Amino acid sequence: MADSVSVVLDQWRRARPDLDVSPIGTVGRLMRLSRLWDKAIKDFLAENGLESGEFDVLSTLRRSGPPYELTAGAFLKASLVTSGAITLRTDRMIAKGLVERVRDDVDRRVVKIRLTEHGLQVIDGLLPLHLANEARLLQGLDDADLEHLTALLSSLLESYGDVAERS
Amino acid sequence: MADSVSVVLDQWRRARPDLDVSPIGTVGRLMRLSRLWDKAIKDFLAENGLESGEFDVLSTLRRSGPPYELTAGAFLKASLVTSGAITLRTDRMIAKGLVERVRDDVDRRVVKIRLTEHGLQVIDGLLPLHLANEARLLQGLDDADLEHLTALLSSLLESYGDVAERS
DNA sequence: GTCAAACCTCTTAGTGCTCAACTATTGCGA
DNA sequence: TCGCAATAGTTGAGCACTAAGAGGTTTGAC
Repeated sequence: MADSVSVVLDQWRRARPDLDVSPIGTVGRLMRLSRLWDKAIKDFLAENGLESGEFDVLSTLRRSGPPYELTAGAFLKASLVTSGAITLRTDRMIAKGLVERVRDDVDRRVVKIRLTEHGLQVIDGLLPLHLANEARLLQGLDDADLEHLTALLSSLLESYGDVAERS
Repeated sequence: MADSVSVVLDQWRRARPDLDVSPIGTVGRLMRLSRLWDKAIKDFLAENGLESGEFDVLSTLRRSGPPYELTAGAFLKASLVTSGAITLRTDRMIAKGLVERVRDDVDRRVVKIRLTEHGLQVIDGLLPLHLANEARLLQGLDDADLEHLTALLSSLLESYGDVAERS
């Protein structure tokens, strides 16, 4: 048995034997897995009435601890999306009663996004289910392999410059 | 030094010490890396006047070998997008002169998408640069680690049911 | 104290995608 | 042979996002 990317590699080796296509074996597999997982996570969240960008916002606020509020700018660094997307997400989430906008009194350019009581309940209720869902995605590997995989991914992230903020 | 996901994990362990958030360490890292790489690949392709979905179509056709034509349905399985997206991509690529639509004579419901001479030149010219770009993304790991990573990703894909077509 | 530069968020226009309904064609079963 | 479900692809409405830039606010140099 072989995964679907192995077929792609075989085809390339036949069509362009002059090229070293091995990077596709790694990058292609990682990105394909990511897309499959992304879909699985989106489906799971949709069943629970949430869109994945919204879940990201709730998670980020929840794990920041009380008072569960962060500036819009903080979401930009965390989420790899543009500021316009954050504005739109926030609008939608306010309509759902999950968060609220609070203008900062000290620096009045800044807008803080704060978890509402309802938002807190939603994320706390959903989180265990979400984690179980992610654990299911990883079923194929045993603990030692998972640990190794995580370490390799971490190395790649660091080499890419995706390092922790000095705080 | 630590990657940005390690901060997320620390925050969760403080905010919800009752939960095992370790799946986020793996799934989160893989998906974050995928998003970063996706952006890098999109930027590279955009510099060369191509959108990433278009590049996928060109690649799939090129590696299928002469006569460089596939049905629209074949792209669905390969690309994880809906049929509507294939229709739209094809429209755009015809406008750019990269591919052409050919109605199948045997089964007239079927539409084949065929690489034009121009499309063939574009993909053959771009492919070595694209591979170099992907190789750059993998710089952080040595050959042994890369091989190991690829094997782990392959296992996950198989466990997820993303296996090669019986052909 | 003033003004320009930098900063933070929101707005607008445009893009590529999904979902569901639709058209056209094929093939199976009575 | 006819009827109808299944199949292949297209269409149209709607959505989340990006890119570029505007509006309002703060900061720092003089």
